[in-house]
Amino acid sequence: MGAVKTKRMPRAVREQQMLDAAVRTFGQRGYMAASMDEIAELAGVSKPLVYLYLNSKEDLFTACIRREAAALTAAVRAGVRRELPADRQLWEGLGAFFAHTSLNPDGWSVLHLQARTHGEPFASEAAAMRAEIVAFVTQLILAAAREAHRDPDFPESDVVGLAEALVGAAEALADWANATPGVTARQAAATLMNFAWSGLGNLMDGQPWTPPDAAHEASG
Amino acid sequence: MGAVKTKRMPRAVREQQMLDAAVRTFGQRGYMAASMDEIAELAGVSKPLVYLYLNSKEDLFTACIRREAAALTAAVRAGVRRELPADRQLWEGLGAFFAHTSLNPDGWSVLHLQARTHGEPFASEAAAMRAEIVAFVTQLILAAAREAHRDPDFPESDVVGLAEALVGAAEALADWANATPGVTARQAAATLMNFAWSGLGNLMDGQPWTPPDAAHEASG
Amino acid sequence: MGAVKTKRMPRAVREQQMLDAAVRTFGQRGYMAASMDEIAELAGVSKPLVYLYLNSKEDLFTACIRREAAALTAAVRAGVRRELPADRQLWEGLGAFFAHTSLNPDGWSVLHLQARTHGEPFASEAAAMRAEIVAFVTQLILAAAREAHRDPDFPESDVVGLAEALVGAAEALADWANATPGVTARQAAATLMNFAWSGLGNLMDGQPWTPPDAAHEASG
Amino acid sequence: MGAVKTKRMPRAVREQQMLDAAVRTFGQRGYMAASMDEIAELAGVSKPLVYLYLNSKEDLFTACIRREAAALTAAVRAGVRRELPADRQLWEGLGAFFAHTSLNPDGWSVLHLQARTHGEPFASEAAAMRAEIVAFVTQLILAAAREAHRDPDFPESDVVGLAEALVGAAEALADWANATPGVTARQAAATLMNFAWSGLGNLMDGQPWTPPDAAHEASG
DNA sequence: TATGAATGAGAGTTCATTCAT
DNA sequence: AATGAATGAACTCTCATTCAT
Repeated sequence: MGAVKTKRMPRAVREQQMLDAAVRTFGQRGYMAASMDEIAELAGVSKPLVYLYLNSKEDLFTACIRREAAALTAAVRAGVRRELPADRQLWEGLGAFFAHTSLNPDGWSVLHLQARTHGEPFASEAAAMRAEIVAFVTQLILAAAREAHRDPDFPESDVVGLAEALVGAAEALADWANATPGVTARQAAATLMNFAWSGLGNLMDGQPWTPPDAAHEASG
Repeated sequence: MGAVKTKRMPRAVREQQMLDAAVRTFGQRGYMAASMDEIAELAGVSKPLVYLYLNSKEDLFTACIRREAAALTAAVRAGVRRELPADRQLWEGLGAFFAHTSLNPDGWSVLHLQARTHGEPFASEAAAMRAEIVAFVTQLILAAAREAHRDPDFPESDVVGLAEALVGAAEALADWANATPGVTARQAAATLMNFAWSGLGNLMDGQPWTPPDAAHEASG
Repeated sequence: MGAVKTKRMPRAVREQQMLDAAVRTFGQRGYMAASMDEIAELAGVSKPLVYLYLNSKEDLFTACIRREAAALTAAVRAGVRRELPADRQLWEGLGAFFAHTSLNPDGWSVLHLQARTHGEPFASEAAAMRAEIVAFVTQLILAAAREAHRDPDFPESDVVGLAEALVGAAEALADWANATPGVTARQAAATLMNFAWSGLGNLMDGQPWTPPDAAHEASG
Repeated sequence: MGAVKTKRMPRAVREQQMLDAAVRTFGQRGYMAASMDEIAELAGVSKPLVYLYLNSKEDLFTACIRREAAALTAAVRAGVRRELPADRQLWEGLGAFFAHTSLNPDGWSVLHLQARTHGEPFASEAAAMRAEIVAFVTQLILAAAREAHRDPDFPESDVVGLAEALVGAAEALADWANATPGVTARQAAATLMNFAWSGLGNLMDGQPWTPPDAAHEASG
């Protein structure tokens, strides 16, 4: 079951093996249901060695979150060419995002499900990474407005709401693509671009969807 | 701390007290970290009574999920007038959704976080409710197409992707609204309508955002 | 080995059984070497019940210290008639002390050895009891001075030193009597009265302090 | 924190460094709470080297006890001039004893607390040293009797009891002096001489044993 | 002479669950 | 309808100790 027992590895290598095993176990079993015993066995080492190197279950989980968060943001960053127009940047970023989450489902589960579900200090770690992405998307939206020669008349706090919505949609589609056979990363990205850009495009043109006002609603 | 100890209640009432306590505890502590001891104390009864009525921790959690799922879908359904046009239905549904999640944060946490995080059989329970909502949204999108006298030329599976994205965006905005003071349910709904409908509106008009083809991309 | 398994005892009774087992185990094995498993088995219950009632190893040990300290000081107090002259009070107190320590060697080990050896919060608990005894002895010495119509010309802090010495001598003789077959509590008390009251200098002059014989005591 | 890492020391030197670290750690943490890790780090060497030289935790602790016992008895012996009368020998011995224990609190804790608390084979090691001191005191008492031209009419076993009491008093005063700021070794010795030699009875009559003043002592 | 890498064994603690009334 | 008494099983974490170099 576990990894082949290769003896006497240098510490740095062993640590990565342990993190690999931990991400897999946390991602599949969940943080609380994962036992240090199982992680150690999957890593091919004894439990005390895990504690010697990673200190505690909390620290181990935190290390997993950080590693996976760094890997995800790095993948997105590496996939985006900043010299392109905003919509092209978003397209590339989404493609990189869906590609990464589909290749690293356990890491994605750690970041998106486990870290957010089990309170502090984990939630904050995951929230930090998410905030980074939301900020990036926010900048893209503002850039798109500039490119369309529009000084957006809505306040930046509204833009954050839009970015939150877009990121949330991406997260949901990542789960959906992972769970639905036959949906590729590219298709997920295309669906989300259709949904988000055609919508945002209209917004940029100053034609938001208008809510019915309350008075009208009451009489309607 | 816990409920006042009132003795000899009829079973149905006691069960609701227990479910109240359980939803609160599961929502705040998480499924695994919540202890039957704490739930029983918060419900104001002894532990054996919880087992007598709800059978096991799994069954108790499942009962929570079902109750909260039913409550959420009922709230949304009750908030929507089916005779209205699709966009107005969506607006009303989102308003009801955000109102409910902001008034029931523990129930929302149970459904959106806890149930999805702790494997079977809970994930399926939550997925069933979510599928219902996604189906409703899918129907709304198709209805909107018909209202615009468009026979959508994209397959229904694509529509499901759009619905998934919309629902994901709604979930994220619910979390965001709950976590951000000063964001009301109505504002969240307006933000999402802007994002989703202006976008979907464009789609309905046959003007999707077009991905650059790969050959072109390599040369660009 | 362990106590007979008597089932379904009221909590108060079980707690005493647990404390009995704990004092015995801590006294013989030492605080750290004693395992909760062993204590539970000796008490005839399962480990979780020990934790349910006594909370933790620390709390259990603290409870032992308190119980044994209370028992020891109560025994000494009960053995002393306050209306007697100081030397007679000391004689009675020492008799009661040595009798108690010889009948409760495990409790004495807990108080004198284990509690002092394993840091806070245990040391303070034991020190509190010891301070009480030192204070009692200090009062006896001052009373003796008054009885001899002497206003002692040395400061009270010096008296505390003398009391410390006397208590230390008593502690050592308790260990010695417990370890040396054939040395009774009464003999230990007589030795210490000789040492402490008459003083070695007087002993050399052939004037030992004379214990009142038992017959006389009964009538007095 | 730990010792400076100087490499390639001769074995004898390294062993002393280890024993220094071990005495300090055992004295402060206690035998069981002290970890070989901490001792090795404090000694500035790796754990396997400690095992290579000292063999096991038990052997290491035994070596500590022996070294500290030898140091204490040597200090007392070196402080006593055998040609003096018995009371002066006692005075000098106590002075040396209190001086040593106050300068070596960790060693004293190892001998007086730790070694006695953790069973065999440690208790026996400490008991051997203590027996030596008790024997020395016993001889002093008998010598005092001879000097007073008294053939003590009580059996030698009684004398042993007196010696035990005196040693116990000294031990307690050593702890007391270490724990009470402002009490010097000389004061502790004076208090004990008063207590032990003149006797409380004599003290009441205003005839304390008088320590020879320092000037006289230097010339004598 | 000296150490980085590694572990078997066991500790304290917690929890879902049941029995007897 | 309701509970005080009780536990099997599992968990995180630590430590003395050894191997291979």
